[in-house]
Amino acid sequence: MGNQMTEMLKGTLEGIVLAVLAVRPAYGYEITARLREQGFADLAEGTVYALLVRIEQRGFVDVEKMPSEKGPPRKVYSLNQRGADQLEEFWSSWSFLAERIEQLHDHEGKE
Amino acid sequence: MGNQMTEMLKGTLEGIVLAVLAVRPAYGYEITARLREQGFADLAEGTVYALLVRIEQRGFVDVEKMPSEKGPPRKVYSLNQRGADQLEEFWSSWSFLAERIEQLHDHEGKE
DNA sequence: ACTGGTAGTCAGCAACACAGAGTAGAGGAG
DNA sequence: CTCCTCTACTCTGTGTTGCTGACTACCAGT
Repeated sequence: MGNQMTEMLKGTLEGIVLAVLAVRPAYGYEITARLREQGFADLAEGTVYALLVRIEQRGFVDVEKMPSEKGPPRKVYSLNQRGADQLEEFWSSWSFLAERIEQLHDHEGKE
Repeated sequence: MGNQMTEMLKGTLEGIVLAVLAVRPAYGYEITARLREQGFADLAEGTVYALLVRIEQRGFVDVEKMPSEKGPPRKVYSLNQRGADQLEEFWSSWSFLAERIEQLHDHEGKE
C-alpha cells in the first residue's frame, strides 16, 4: 500500500470496520479477506486484529467464540448500541470532511 | 476537535494544505486562519507549522521570506512541480477511499 | 509599560497502521 | 507419519502523524 493510503486509513479504518459489522457480524480473518477483495489489497492482517481488540475494549462490539471447521476457533464480533452510535459519529465526521475536501477539489484551478 | 476528526485528519491534512497552496501561495498563519474559518475550528496552529516544515523538507514547496506590516516576517510557501505531483497522488488515493466508503454507507441497512 | 494580535519554533505525548514473527488447529500430499 | 498449506489469532516494535503547551519575537494601541 502506498504511504498515502496508509496514512489516510488512520481514523477511517475503524469506521470502515464498524460499517462492515453493521451489515452483519463477522470475524477478523473474514473481515480482512473481504476488505482485501474490495480493493484494500495490501491491508495488513495484524492491523485489523489490533483494531478489533481496540473497539472491543471500548465497548463498541460484542464478541462470541465460534468453532471453525477449518482451523482455530473464530472470534465473531457484532455491533452493539454503543458501536452503532460511534458509527453515526463516524459518518457525521466523514461527511463533514468529505464536503470540505470536495470543495477544495472543485476550487482548484479556478482563481 | 473530537478525536474522531483528529484521527481522520491524519493523512488528509497534508493533502488539504497542498490543495490550498495550489490555489495560491500562502504562509502558515494565514493557512491556519483560513482553514479555521472554513470549518476546521479547532485545528492546532502547531500542527500546520509542523506540516509545512515536513512538506518543505520533502521538496513539495518553495519558500520565500516576506516582511509583514504587523509582525515578524512571514514564510510564504508555494507549490512546485513535485508538490503538484504529490497532490495528484493525494486526489487519486482520496477518490479511491471515498468511493469505497460511500459504497459502505449506501450498503448499510440493506441485507 | 502593558496588553493583544501577528508569526513562527520546539519538545513531549498519544493514537494509529504496518512489519514481522509466533502460536494453533485442521486437512491433504508425499 | 511427516510436511506443507490454509485458516485464525496474538504480540512486539517501529514510523508517521496531529495535538498540547510553552516559548521567542515583532508591532500597534492604550
